[in-house]
Amino acid sequence: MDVPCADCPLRKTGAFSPNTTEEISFIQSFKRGEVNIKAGNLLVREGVISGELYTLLRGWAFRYRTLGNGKRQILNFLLPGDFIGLQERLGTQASSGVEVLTDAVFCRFSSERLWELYRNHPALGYDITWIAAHEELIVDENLVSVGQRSAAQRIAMLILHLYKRAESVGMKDAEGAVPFPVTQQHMADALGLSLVHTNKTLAQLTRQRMFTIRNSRMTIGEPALLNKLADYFSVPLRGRPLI
Amino acid sequence: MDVPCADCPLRKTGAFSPNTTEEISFIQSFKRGEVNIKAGNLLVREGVISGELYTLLRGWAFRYRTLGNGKRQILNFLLPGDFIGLQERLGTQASSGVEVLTDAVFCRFSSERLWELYRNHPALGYDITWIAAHEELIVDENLVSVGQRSAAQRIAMLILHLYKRAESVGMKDAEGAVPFPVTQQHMADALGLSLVHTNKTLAQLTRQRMFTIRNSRMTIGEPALLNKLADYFSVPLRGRPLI
DNA sequence: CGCTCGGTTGAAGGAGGTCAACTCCGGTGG
DNA sequence: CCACCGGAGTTGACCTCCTTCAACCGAGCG
Repeated sequence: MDVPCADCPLRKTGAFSPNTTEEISFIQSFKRGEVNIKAGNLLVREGVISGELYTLLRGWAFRYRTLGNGKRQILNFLLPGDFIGLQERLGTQASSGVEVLTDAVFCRFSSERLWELYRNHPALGYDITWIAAHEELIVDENLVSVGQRSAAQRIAMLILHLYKRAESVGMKDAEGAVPFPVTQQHMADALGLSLVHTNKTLAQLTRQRMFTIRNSRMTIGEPALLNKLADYFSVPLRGRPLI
Repeated sequence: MDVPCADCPLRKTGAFSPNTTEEISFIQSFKRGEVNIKAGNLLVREGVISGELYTLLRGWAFRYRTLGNGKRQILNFLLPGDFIGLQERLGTQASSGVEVLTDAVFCRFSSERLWELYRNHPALGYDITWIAAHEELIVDENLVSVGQRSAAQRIAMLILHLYKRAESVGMKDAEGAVPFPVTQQHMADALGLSLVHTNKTLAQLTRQRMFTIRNSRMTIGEPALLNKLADYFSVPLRGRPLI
């Protein structure tokens, strides 16, 4: 029923660093089944003690945090291959929630065996550290956007970043379009903007043909212009670890 | 000359989780001397390939990132015990710079022996992952502030957070004051606000006796009010690992 | 003694927020 | 088959929080 790790479709994208067959068989034994979540539902609720670890196998999701006044900040978007559950100390309250944008499948891992992973497979332990560090990098980038960029720049940045990430896991089709299940409300919550202003700025950029969003798919029209607008110099993200 | 890890003053604060004497002696061998930086200078320059790892032993610093237009975002403030160098893959360009607020001392670690750490001391590897995850948590919190809170709330949040962190590493004196070497420009850069507006909002809050900043020291006047204003429910940060 | 750095204050303008109404579209159920 | 509904997107008017520009103060220091 479940996808065997040895046949993991994500590894075939070439976006991830290879592992030995021994490591993969440990990962397989570490895996405790798959979790299916329907679009719009939660994988992790804020403030709940869970201590579960997941890898997003298929679909899109996002990690967020809500304030007392009801405002929500999306911390980052999750694409296939992203690891979830390192944000808090295991066994404490989840500081952020995870909600799913499309129907999604997660691989669930046994947090009790995490210690065994570190003990018997130090290379995988190293990988997990690397994953945590890499995720911080993404949040760093978002913080720079929200703190210092104008609305148009933030949107340009988000579009570019998501396009690149989707492309890297093999989501680009023959026409150069990638799936884009993100509503304007999600963009607003991620960028610290109001929905209305997000809409108006978005409209301006699409009028300039910088990119197109239609039927939950996105294409980039003017990559150079968009990069310049966003003031963004991307580093290629290849060869990151996958658990 | 250098402080021996077995006598590390940070461990005496009780803010960090204990290690076995064997682990501490490995950390000692992992340590490659101390680095002294004068107030206002850089430990790490943005974009430079270094691959060094550090722990801040004494003083204050901050991690930041600069945009093409010269604007700067402070990503987080660094206090004693904070680990530096996980933000990028070892041996690649530093994505963020580290600048020092006060004269500071860092323990430098050998990145070549990091692999040995994971192999021979899995518990320390686990700790490093935990440190990376914890640091992401702090950046998350900053992102929530900058994205969703008003200027007054952001300042309240920053004050509370820094006070709590300084207190946790034993910096509080008999009068309840902690060092506060942060200028208004630094606060502005961390909170995504202009200097002028930071100043005016700060003045309003101090007029309400919420806190006092004088001679680079800070005291909190109304913790309850401040907490309510910031919409911030702090979790106690004790028992985090120290390398 | 003058310079620089950090902090303070006032005035004016703009980027973005809020409120409100309307469209479009895909269900879903009579 | 059509009516109804809710979610997403669009647009206009108004307002405000915050930025920008500019000037000034005080303290430390070469």
